[in-house]
Amino acid sequence: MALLSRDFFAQTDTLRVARHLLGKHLHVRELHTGEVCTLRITETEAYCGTTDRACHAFGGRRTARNEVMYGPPGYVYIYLCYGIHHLLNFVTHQQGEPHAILIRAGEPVAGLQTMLTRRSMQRYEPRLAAGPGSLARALGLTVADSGRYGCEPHRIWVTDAPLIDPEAILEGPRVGVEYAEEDARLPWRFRIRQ
DNA sequence: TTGGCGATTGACT
DNA sequence: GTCAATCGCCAAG
Repeated sequence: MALLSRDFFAQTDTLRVARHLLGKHLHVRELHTGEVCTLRITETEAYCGTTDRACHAFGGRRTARNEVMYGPPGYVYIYLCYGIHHLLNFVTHQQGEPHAILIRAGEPVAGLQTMLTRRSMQRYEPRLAAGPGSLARALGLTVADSGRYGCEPHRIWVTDAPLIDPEAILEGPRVGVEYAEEDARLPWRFRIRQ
């Protein structure tokens, strides 16, 4: 299927992009070996710019860490959470509008053995890439990859797949953002119904 | 320069 | 169900 272009991520309705990313294939190449691991995206969350209290760019906050969110769409923003977990996001909307989509979960499509090794697992279990920290670990991604372009088949990219039927998409509040007050309740988390 | 804390996970009761 | 791990970030001093 076709590579998702910058135009896909440049759409200004980040909630729509977050829904449309469900079912797409996320690929990460190990640059030393050339091996590609692929996950089918099953869960996403939208973070919508300077007015979203749960977003790292709330209130226009702009630091070295989140600078990539202010850049053009289609780039990846990866940051370290709780000192342990690396979390993968794709930057959306236009340059200067710091929106992003957190990739929270996926199912293996290719490169299973390598992902199992990275997760210290003997055989496939759903927890392989369920949760954003686990997903990044399975794919071998760290903050060293933050700022990479995510629309060319080099290190990180996404390919198209048929749209998921809206009836099969569950919406709910975002996870772990209780501090965001009223914005914590916004149904900006999207999952494929099992 | 410092201290509180987080878009989480896994181990344990 | 509870809770510790673990460290870079960043607002405040």
